[in-house]
Amino acid sequence: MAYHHGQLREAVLAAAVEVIETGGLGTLSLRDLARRAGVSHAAPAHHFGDRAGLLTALAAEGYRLLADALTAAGDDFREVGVAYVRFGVTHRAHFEVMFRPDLVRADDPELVEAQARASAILYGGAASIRADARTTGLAAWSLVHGFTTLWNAGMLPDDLGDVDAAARRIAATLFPDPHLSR
Amino acid sequence: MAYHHGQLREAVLAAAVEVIETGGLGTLSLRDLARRAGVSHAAPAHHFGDRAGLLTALAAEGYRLLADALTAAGDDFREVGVAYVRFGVTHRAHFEVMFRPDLVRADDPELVEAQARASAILYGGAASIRADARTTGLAAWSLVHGFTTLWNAGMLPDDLGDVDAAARRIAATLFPDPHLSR
DNA sequence: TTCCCATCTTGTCAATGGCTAGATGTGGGT
DNA sequence: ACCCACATCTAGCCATTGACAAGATGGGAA
Repeated sequence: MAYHHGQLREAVLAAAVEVIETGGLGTLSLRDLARRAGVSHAAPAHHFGDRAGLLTALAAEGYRLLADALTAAGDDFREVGVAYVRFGVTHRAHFEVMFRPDLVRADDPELVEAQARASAILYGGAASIRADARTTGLAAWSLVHGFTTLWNAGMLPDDLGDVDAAARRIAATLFPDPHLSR
Repeated sequence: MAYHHGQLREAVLAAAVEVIETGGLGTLSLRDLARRAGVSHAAPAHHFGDRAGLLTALAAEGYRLLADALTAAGDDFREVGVAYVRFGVTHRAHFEVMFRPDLVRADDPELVEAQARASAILYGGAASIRADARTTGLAAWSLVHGFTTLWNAGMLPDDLGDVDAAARRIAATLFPDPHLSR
């Protein structure tokens, strides 16, 4: 093992995702991540400062991935919502950290930029719908965010089947008319 | 200070609510709660077992309070939703723990009973609406739950004003017609 | 009274986050 | 080619925490 890991930052972030994904945020330990990466227990601190710094980096990465996912979803507002849900359930670790301001450094420049990009896409889609775009946009965001949260928490009935299909049904409740949502 | 505190369980739960409400779940420490109650560091363990036990008791209390709040909201389904949001923002500590299965003992009998009572009220209200009661109910739950979560996380614009009014506007987006929702 | 048991205390241990000082490699400037 | 500044990583330390074990205390029931 070389003295310099070389990719320690990426390795630690990847390990953090895996740990959170399997054991939850409570089982996340900086020292454990260091062990997984094969470095000393204080090595991660150089890249992230402290625990909040690590989670901040994770959240920023999450917002970037979310922005990409929403962009790729196209122009149909309902499909953007479905993409939001799909992102949340396939990136549980990122998603869990992204909306926990108590765990991250909210003023981190990298975080605020990634956050701004994702927000712009999210709000931009809502601007083209109905009369009161704002209330409608907030309702849509609340709907997909709540569904994702409840799904991830395992609070929903377990016979809903595929996430995409279930999310699409939920979204259709708020936007019954497909062609209104472009 | 008497050898027996007498109300230690209640005192610890109340202190936990205060700590979580001000500093978040991350600042919660069993030893700190013991200090606040004026007992030794191991005293709470007798009542709750471990950290998960304490949070389980908190969650169960939360479900009981939620069930009461929803019942008191009356028959108008939209007002039940508003009551859900109001509960979530005025009982942040309870609300935060209630939907975190990774932090609580999901099989605790006290918890499952309280949970069942709240669920019955929640789903019962949805049964009287529209054709596909289930999808509609899930959408409504997702909507109010997501709004509450985002509100508590401080992710929403800060010029929304009163929580009740904002929640009512959001709920009206999903249920535009008042008299359909009874 | 006497005994059982719920309640609480004291002591201990491993694990963790964060800090400081120092070691090690790497790349740029001259 | 040399040297030095800096980024990276190590080693050691400390306070705090959660969990456990053993014992002290006191109330209530037989």
